[in-house]
Amino acid sequence: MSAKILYVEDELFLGKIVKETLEFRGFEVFMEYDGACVIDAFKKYDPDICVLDIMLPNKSGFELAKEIRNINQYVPIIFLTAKTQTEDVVNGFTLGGNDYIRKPFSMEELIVRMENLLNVKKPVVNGNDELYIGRYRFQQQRQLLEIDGRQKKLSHREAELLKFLYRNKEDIINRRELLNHIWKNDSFFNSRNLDVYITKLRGYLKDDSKIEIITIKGVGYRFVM
Amino acid sequence: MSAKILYVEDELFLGKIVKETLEFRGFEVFMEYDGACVIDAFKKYDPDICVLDIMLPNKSGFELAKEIRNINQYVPIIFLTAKTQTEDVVNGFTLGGNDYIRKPFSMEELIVRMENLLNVKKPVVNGNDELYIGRYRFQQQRQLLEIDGRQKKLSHREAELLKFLYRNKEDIINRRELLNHIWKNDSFFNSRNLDVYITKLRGYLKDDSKIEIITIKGVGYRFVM
DNA sequence: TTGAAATAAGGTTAATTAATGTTAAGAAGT
DNA sequence: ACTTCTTAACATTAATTAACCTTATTTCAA
Repeated sequence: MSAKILYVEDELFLGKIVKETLEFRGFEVFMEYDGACVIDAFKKYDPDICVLDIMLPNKSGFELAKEIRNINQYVPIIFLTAKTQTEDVVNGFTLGGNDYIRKPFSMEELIVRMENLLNVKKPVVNGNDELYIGRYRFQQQRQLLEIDGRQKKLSHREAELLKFLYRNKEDIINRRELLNHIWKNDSFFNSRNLDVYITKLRGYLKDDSKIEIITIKGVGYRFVM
Repeated sequence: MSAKILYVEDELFLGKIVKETLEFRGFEVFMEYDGACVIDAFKKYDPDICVLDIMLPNKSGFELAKEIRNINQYVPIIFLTAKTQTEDVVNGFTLGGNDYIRKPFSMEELIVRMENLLNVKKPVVNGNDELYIGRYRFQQQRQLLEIDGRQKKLSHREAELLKFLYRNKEDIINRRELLNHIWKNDSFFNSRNLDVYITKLRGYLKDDSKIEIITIKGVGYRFVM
């Protein structure tokens, strides 16, 4: 699942390097250099994150952010700029930006800040053994799923699948990824096997109607709570 | 309602100034200067956000972050440091930090970055999720379209199309763009497919006569509400 | 210049196909 | 014997393709 980035930069030489580095790291990058074209590009590509230089011909990054926010309130926006005044940082956040990086910046820092924003929805869940899934409680070690005092012990595969869904909740989960993760290969038979296990989990989780495993035909699933 | 801040800083003189400034701005600040006491303080005060200096006696800010994350996955953490190495920034985010500010910093920048994190609509997924389309409500993640209490579950394609129309509402939407966005190519068959899906959506949306998908022959559509 | 045919674009409904859901019967492991 | 996993068979649903219908636009003869 590579993230789509809308990157707006008028220094073409710098832009090219940044774009290539990001692509090398597996991002899908759409680059624009003229502020005037950005909104159309935004609508067209529907990016997962925007990286905007502030000083641009025609429209400033701030203006762009404002217009982007009119279209989409939530897409993360990172400003990139040579200016170092505090005032600018304040400005950037006020306009709905989510981060602000000063030039010159390191690619590592840009990437790590981007990933930070892209992951906002997924807090890392490790140390804790217990998962709270809707009204259910799931003890990972014991593979024990509980609701309203009732308990159901899950099999290993069932538990693995549930954990994987939970870790990727709210996201589209690729069928193939799932198969490779749990069955270690994605042959036809395992694929049908997955269907069977999805049915089982739906059965176990049906007592909280907020929980759904949504099918995305031809792609995979989305686990929502 | 003022936010509670856990601020960990060993340079007492700097700390005092920062603390007072934040308090003047209406925050409730709990300051610690020794890494060893931080976890207790965290449990005691249950802060809304943590601001951690990295170089501390006894325990580094990174270690603290790790321990805090074991207790609470969600509380925002900002690192504060004199170090300027990229490596540190990467480190900070990897450990579950949410922002990273280099010393010397301006109070304005600190405050604005704090507010940014405090405002992160916690459900990036929920806030993001509902679209109000005329009298309809559409839950994007669940692909659920509701009006007058009645519900209709949309398929993935139907939902994608509706979202795209909504994002570009009032505008002319190019047929080709639409096809490329949802079907990833604009072959003849997909083109007829789109017609079918437009018909379906018109069917689902017919209970609010204000909503229209207007055909612009030879070009595309315009979605008005 | 007008207005029927011709044409092309899209609308609608139905049929087809492919993917997934469901249930239950066999294997396999303990 | 028991549970878990796999395979199979049949059911359902979504996505695609096809067929036919409607409407807008163009063309060309009157």
